[in-house]
Amino acid sequence: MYLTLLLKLKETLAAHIREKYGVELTPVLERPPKLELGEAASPVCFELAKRLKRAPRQIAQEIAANLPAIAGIARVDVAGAGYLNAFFDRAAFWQAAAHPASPLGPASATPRGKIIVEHTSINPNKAAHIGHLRNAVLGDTIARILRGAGQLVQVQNYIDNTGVQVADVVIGFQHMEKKSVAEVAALAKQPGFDYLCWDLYARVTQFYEQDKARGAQLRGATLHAIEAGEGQAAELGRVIGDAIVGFHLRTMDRLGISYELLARESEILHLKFWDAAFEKLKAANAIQLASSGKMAGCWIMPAEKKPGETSEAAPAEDEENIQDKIIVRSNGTVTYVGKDIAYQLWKFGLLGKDFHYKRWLDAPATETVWTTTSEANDPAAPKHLGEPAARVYNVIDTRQSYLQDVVAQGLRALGHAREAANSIHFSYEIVALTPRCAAELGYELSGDEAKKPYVEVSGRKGLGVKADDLISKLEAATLAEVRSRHADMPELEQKRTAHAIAVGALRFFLLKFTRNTIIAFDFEDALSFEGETGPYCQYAVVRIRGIRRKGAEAGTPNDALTAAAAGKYLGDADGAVLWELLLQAESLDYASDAAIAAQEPAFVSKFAFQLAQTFNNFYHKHHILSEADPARRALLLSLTEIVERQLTRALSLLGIEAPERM
RNA sequence: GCACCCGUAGCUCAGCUGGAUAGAGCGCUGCCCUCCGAAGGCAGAGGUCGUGAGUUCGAAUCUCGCCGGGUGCGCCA
Repeated sequence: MYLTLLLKLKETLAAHIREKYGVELTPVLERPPKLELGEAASPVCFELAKRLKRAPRQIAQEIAANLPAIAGIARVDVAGAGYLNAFFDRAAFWQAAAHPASPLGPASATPRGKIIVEHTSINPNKAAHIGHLRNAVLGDTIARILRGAGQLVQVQNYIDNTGVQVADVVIGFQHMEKKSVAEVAALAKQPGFDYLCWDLYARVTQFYEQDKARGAQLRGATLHAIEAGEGQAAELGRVIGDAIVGFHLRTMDRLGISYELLARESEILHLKFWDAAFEKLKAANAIQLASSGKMAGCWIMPAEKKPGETSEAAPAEDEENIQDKIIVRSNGTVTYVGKDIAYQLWKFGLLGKDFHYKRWLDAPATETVWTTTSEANDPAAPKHLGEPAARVYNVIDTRQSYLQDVVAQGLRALGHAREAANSIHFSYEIVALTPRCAAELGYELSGDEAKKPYVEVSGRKGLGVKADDLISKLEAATLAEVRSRHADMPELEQKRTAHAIAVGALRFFLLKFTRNTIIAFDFEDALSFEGETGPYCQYAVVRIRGIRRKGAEAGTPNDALTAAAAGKYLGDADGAVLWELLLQAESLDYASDAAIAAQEPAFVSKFAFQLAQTFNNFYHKHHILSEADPARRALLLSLTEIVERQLTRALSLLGIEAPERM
């Protein structure tokens, strides 16, 4: 509603200015500092003043007087030095909000092709940690927001099941633990297997340090065997990788995160995706075989020339051109980036190849998960699994920016500029630990580390907060709280409620920061349920539900209220709080739109918090159920219903559920 | 060396397509539950928006320099 009005105002202003003044511009709209100044304002006359060489206020008065009427906007005034301030028709606004055409809100946009969101993508060799959670929660949330805006989204989880990280754990089992495939397979069925691998992985790192030469040799041989898919090491790799993926899916399921497709590196290898990409790159002359210098024998992708840069400015022969990126090593093996280019080409349907698909059986009971396979294609697999995407979000931390740029560069070199532009590196800063938190985990800080504001999580060192530990800790804390508040609640409901609050706290904590903010993780902050938190937002919904339960018991009529009466109350001197609340609640679409445009899910969490805050303020000022005036009481109830709908919607975009009681 | 990110209240962070008195949470001080649930509300103290210049009617926001911090640049993934 709010968004629709803004767009109409913007269009009308632009058209009017074009006609009357012959100036083409897109007017900026903003929220005036105070509601008495209107609901939307434009400083467009300052810009016009410059171009027309006239006083801004004079132009503003002219426009205000002659602007065509806009349905839903009562009037446009001039304020300050030349602002145009628009005042909404409050009665009409309430009418539209109270009786939305569709219970899901305004008409959704028509999908503009398939969108792939790839997230999580944890190496399947150990338990997930807090850093992985930020990735998964960000990816899951942007997927929810895009879907909420009517887009068609496929969520993929990339599984690097043939990489060095899996090889490391294979070596741990083979050479340190001396375990057979059967023994590891038996362990992999046990609950704590992902934690066991976590510890083993850290020990393998130490093992390598004792004898670096042997470590490197073992690693190379094991990796080669895994890539070829043959022998005991490969068998172990499969057992470990497949089992750990199952653990990851169950961990993420606890936070309401699911996937449609697991895209695995083993199939990228076995179905020769790279070979196809290699031929295309060579044919397009996007990569070249270096004949001399340090990179002799490698296929390299030359650095893209900046505009204005001539080839003569290139460094001399003897200088190392570090801008060139190696795609194929001199021993003929492909690098990580090369495989990524092939994968990205497939996502856009540009590779000329597709995977085969089958069900992933080790998935949480409520989910249908598909995986790529080089075995026979399951005829039941949906056709859309491998359909080309129009846009791709790769959720990967900011440290991989350079490599993501190289992938986009590869697409451009192949003549796919549009797809390169639609390859979005949805980057985010890392989650680190406060020194205090690291110490709590039993990690000994070096002198330098203790001085820094945070310590980097390291799977290799085994330093990190494990995802399941954190979720369990939160659930224990919320369950204790729920029990103390609701001793009468059935145990099952207590647990469900505690779970919802724990998820709310954790997801909100990871989403309240903008993407490029480093999160210095601390248990105290993450376990907080007060202030700018998920539970604060959930509590506002719970309050509304309490009111509605009591209101229903009292049998309140709710449809006696006319739009005119609502408009009168909303325009009253003391109606400001009510109007503020209504306006804010209805601006969810605006927040969601901005979140998509800026690729920033935090906009939605900010919206949810602010709406909850405004509601709490309203709640304390107006006692709803004891309101004597029946029409006014109906309005207050109507407002709480609107807030409940919008706040619940916002929370669901964040993957947070509001319980009935808490 | 080159590239990118960050520097806003004691702490943690919003605000950055330039716009009307710079916001929130936490912490601190003081109030508010015979009243729809206090996981709450109200009030107060607290800011040279790192720094210097520039562009502009207008700069936390844009440009450049400097200072401080982080990350990336590997025949690892």
